[in-house]
Amino acid sequence: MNATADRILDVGQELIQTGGFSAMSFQDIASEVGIRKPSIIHHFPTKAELGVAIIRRYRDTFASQLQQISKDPAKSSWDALEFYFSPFLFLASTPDKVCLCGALAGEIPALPEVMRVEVKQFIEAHQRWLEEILREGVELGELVLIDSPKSLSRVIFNSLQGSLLVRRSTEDVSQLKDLINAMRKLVKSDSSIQQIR
Amino acid sequence: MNATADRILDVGQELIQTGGFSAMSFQDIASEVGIRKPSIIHHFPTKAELGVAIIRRYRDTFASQLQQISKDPAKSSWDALEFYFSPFLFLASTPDKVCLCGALAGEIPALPEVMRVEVKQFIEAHQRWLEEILREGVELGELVLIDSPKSLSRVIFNSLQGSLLVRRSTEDVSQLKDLINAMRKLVKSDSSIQQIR
DNA sequence: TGTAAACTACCGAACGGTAGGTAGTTTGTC
DNA sequence: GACAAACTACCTACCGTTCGGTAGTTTACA
Repeated sequence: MNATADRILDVGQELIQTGGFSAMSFQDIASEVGIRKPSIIHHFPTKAELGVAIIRRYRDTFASQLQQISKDPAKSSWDALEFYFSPFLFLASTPDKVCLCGALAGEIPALPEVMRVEVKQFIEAHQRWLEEILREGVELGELVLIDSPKSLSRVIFNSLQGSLLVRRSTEDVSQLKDLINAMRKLVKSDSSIQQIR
Repeated sequence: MNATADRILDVGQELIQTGGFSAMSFQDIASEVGIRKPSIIHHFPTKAELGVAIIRRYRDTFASQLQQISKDPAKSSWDALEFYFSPFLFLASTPDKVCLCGALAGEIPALPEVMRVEVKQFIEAHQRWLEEILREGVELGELVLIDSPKSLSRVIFNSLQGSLLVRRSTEDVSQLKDLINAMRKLVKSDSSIQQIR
């Protein structure tokens, strides 16, 4: 139904992930979608509202996928963690793209206030979820951590974000995959490994 | 001597670290320094050249501090690592500022080509140096690592960069200090700690 | 069922503002 | 007098946004 609005969101998100929100212009989106600039404003009255719509759609999609896997009794904490890594592993094959929240976090000062609020909530949700996976894994005896769930969830989240950003300038494509492997070492499912206090 | 040029570089760097290169304008710098816009262009003909000058000055300063500490026989690898963390600990008390290379890495696609080259070299130098501290620490028996020097240096560098970026939106000021503590746990100077293979 | 009102999707043209950058001129100091 | 440093004035390009208007579809009601 809202085919045009969806395409605008698709193209907009792609442009944010490759070039950032500030660099994304209505003109760029219009050219890609095949309509004129004011037609975008018909669907999304301001650039800020378009930005908010893109974030909300992404977050909602992610949240529902999240729900699905955490409610599945056949999935372990390790599976959940691997699921958390999967979008980043996918990004590892698209050298010039970063994840949406990382791209937006990188230009927080230049963002309209409404978007800053949205980005903050988005990042906090990500961190909470990862922390919960780790905490539950420890409680169930499925995971052995090198550090506290809270501290380790920050390390993993921050290094994933940092890696995506840094990778774009170093053009070292293997770095992201290496990093995820390193993260797996910090979270052991093999309980024979000695835990560091 | 070049008092004005230096002030332009100072203000420019400050603006990049707080708002990014794209958001920084000649007008902003001029207002802060107390001169007119074309006077900046007199010292730095293009915005790209100003950007390159800022990066080069930062890198050269950092490199010489780096030389000093690594040549001092009284300093251990652990001291060198703490020195590496020190600028980040300083940034921990300035909530809206990120480090220069992180700010620039975040907007690589929007940067002029000459600056992209400079940023790439800057980041690679940082990573190489950190890796060298760790490698030397292991060889001297001063450090016990949770992972290989190369892999761990990436984890530390990426998570520091990511943390600065993320922190600006979450406004969680303690997160950076927590992270550095977590990093210290991944690199142990206490050899009684069991090393994970 | 006919028809007028309302709505949706889109368009061309233009506005106010800001960006980086240029040309030419004045000022201050060896 | 030479020259660097600073100035005023101006340019082009592009940004998000607004305006006025055009089709085509849907809705409301006599």
